[in-house]
Amino acid sequence: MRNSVILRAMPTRKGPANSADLRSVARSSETLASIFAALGDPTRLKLVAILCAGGAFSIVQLTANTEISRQGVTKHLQVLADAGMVRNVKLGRERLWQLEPKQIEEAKRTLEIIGREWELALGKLKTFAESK
Amino acid sequence: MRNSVILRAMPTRKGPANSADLRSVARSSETLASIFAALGDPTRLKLVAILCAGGAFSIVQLTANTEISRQGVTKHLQVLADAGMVRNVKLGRERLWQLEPKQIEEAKRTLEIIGREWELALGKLKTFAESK
DNA sequence: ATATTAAGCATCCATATGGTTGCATTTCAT
DNA sequence: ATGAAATGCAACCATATGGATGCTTAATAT
Repeated sequence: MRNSVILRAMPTRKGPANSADLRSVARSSETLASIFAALGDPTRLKLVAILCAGGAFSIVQLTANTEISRQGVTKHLQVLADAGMVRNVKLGRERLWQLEPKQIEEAKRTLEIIGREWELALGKLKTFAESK
Repeated sequence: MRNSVILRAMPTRKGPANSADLRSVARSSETLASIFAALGDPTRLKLVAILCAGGAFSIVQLTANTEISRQGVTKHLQVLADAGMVRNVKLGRERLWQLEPKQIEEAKRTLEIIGREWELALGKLKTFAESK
């Protein structure tokens, strides 16, 4: 044996991982990545957390909870909107923002799938280490 | 009543949402955001998916599954490593990469929390809409 | 001993991102 | 009618990001 380490190389394989669920995740990897990217900023994460309370908030209200300018918040909201995670309605002179339930549900489902796959991966790693 | 729409403004409130779990998420928002950001790129998502199979792969092997250069892959792996999601071991002339079980487990747990919170938010939205 | 293979290092490039500021526009309250 | 409030629009700026390329170094195989 060339190496007595737990880590060892696997044969090169084309294509993605061999689980159907994981493949379905990979198929929409662009969309999924955009969702993760949307959450990949502290300010945006905070905005989402606030909106998670279930309400509809105006830009000034949301700005009050951050350290940045109103325009900065607007930009972040736009990013979230582009990822389809949030929607808005103009009401008089203010624009109210809330979570987009459908997309959020979709994202949550995907995260669950990934969670399950990770579980699977961890299981394999464990038996791998134990069988050493 | 000023507006007969489902959407309506909530009173401005300082501080984050009022759930203990969600607060705990917000507390580590920097770390959490870095995890999401790490997953927020199609190539990186693909790398993670491959590593989810549970193996340890060299850079050339990982590169074979992407469209970009070896150096590009190296950079992406570094991003994942910075987020603590992946680790590597130098083995002879190659460097093998695999998922970091601890961090992955942590990330998964956080995603579950967010999932639960979203559920909660959706519930509120529903009763909100129905009570109209 | 030497060619080959795997990876590292440094540089460069274009574009995206996160943020600001200043000014215009729309709506509301008095 | 007019001033204040909430946004919108556009430009600007610094830095981060995703990517390539060229050359060097370290291990391996023959």
